Amino acid sequence: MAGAKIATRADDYAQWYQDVIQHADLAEPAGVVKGCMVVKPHGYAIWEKMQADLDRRFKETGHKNAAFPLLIPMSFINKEAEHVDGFAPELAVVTQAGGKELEEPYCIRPTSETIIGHFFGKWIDSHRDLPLLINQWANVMRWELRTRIFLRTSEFYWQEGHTAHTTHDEAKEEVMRMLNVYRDFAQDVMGVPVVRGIKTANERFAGALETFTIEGMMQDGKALQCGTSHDLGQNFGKAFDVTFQNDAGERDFVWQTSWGVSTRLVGALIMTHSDDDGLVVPPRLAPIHVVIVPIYRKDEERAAVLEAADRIAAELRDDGLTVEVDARDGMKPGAKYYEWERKGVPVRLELGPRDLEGECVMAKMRLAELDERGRPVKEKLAWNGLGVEIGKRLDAFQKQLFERALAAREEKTVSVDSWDDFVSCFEGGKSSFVHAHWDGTQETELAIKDATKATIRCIPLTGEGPAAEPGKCVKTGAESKQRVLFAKNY
RNA sequence: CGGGGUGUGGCUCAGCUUGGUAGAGCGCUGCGUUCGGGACGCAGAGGUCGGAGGUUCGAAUCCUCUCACCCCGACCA
Repeated sequence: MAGAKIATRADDYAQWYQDVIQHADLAEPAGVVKGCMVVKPHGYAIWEKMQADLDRRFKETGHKNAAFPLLIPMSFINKEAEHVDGFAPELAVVTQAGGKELEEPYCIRPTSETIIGHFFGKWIDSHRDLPLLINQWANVMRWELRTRIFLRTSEFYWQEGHTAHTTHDEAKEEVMRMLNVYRDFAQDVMGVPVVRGIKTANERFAGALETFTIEGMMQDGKALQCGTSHDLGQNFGKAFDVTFQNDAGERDFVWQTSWGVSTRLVGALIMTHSDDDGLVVPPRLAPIHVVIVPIYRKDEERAAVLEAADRIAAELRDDGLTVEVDARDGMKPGAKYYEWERKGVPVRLELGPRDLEGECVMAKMRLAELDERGRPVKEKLAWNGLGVEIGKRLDAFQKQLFERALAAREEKTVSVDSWDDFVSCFEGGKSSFVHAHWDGTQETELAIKDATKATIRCIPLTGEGPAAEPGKCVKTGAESKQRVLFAKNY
């Protein structure tokens, strides 16, 4: 079809964001807030649906929500050596409060491992207190050198799960459990196919033993880290003296995990599915499933059409759909079509005098094919059983989006064995998913990045890439046990 | 911090080279006609030209300084 409407440059994405986000313009008078974001109502509605779905999954896996302080004493950050190295450069720090200099500065949380570790230390005493499974919905701040709208704003909203366990094995199970929750959410709800894998030491969370990731591919072939799940080992337990007495009466440090996804997911959603006509939002996340556009000329038509539109809307709502009737006067139907399409509403229903006679509506899907005259294909649906019919189409649409994104990713995924082939995959601003052998050293990893701007997005888990087989490093020719996933990333 | 670019009405920008009454499109307000894929007419509101200093009879335009934003790189959910 006219699936030609796929944007390929990152710059194009900015236009898709206009209904959901803007960079805060706080330049006057101080100009201190750089790259902060304002999430507009339509964008926030998508985020709320994401939150609701994820939160349900967290509860189903035994987690409870809690809230911790926004301000973290600097001394907390300093307690875990790698953590402070990783985060110190990007902290926003509060040095004054109540008109006085503070004895000890606070930073605005960049993530909450430290302060939650502090409280875990107070809450945990016995193995009977474990596992402790906590999640926090919060905003955090990281003063990045460079911000990118939606993908790397200095302030962002997220959830961060923090858990403590009696054994490393149990913690590792939790790490995988939550990674899989993220994978299922990304694929089943967002329609975004992801690769699960392990981060290299270079890309690991500051203070973690191991970082697991789900990596998505955007339409330009670049990778986006969509979620992470960390095995923290006993690092934070030791830093914050979080100990418990085991059933043998001995004291031991807890084994911790943390995992998070952020409003970046809204960016991932948009950059995966949207086209030049605007947003494309999968039904399971669409704030509005159906918009009804009434069509009329005369006043008596208007009254009859609006009455029918409201009645149909009410019936569809009874079927569990979110419905908007666009009764705005002084705007032609065509203008309304474009507006709702830009907002990514999956289904549009046109309702006019002709439909009243036939007791039907004209339905159009967001990604409708075009007919031979270049007009979108519309479908006549009867009022009777309309909710069920629309439900079927929404289910199909949800599936279609995932399959379309998966096909796009497959098309841009290759296995490469020579350095020349590898380089050509990333020439001229191009990117794709490249499975190649790597000798396992950080020197080679960095040399490849210098040469191509491509980085190791992850070492894919079994089944997430080509079958594991030994080979020679694409850069150095040294021995390699398995291929790893290279791509440019956001 | 390095390299490039841009600051003019709510938005997108023209005007600057070669100084001379502040402009356009979109949007907004009012009235009327329209309404099955982005309507039109008429009337109207809205601007410290990023800021400071300088040159000049006269600066959006030339000069100096400064601030902010955007893009590319280093850093990263």
